[in-house]
Amino acid sequence: MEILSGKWKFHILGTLLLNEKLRFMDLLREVEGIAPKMLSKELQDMEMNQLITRTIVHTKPITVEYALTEAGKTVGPLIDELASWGTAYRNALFHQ
Amino acid sequence: MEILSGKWKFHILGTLLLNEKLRFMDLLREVEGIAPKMLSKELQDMEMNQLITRTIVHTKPITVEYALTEAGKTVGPLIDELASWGTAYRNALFHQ
DNA sequence: GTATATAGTTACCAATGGGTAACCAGTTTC
DNA sequence: GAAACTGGTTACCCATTGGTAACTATATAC
Repeated sequence: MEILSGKWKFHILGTLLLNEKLRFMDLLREVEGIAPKMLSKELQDMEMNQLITRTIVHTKPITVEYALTEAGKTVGPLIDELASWGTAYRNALFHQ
Repeated sequence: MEILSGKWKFHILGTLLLNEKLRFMDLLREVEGIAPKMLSKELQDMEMNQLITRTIVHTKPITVEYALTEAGKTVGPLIDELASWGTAYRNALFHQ
């Protein structure tokens, strides 16, 4: 649970699930509202936990690509199940 | 996700999944390490979110019984899936 | 040489989360 | 009448989380 803790991790992982490879600035734009400091920190966290990879591309200017590892991709189903539990939970409350 | 946030909710829910009905002092003893303040606060949270019920029993001395609602019981499978993701994740890292 | 792009880092601040310890009020037992 | 049970509440404190804003450094285009 600690591995997935924090306000932004699910959002970042979800974005990477949809896009395969993204650069830092891409993520900054796609993950709405995140500050560069937080994005940097969360990416470092997830790289340490081997959910994502960070590869420097020696273009000019230099770019950095972030992508999910195989372990990272397994989070996909988990996000789906959490989401479907959430909607089921709301429906259960609504229909009681 | 906010509904299940906090250090103790999964632990309390897990304990209630195993026991059906528990009193405040029972939970304080079974949820290892929790302080009465935190238990009280988490129970209030979950009662508000209709995951558990709180029923006063007019014994002497008075006791209070906490139990899962139907909505609360649906958290069971979710806990299982989070747990199995966790072990699968650890195995994936170990065997790489 | 000025603006803009790349990918971050740094300093500072506020709110939240969670912990400890003590306390309260009623009731029963010794 | 003192202790121990019931179910909490209160006051205080610290660490972590997350936010804002500014800054760094390199390189390209204009």
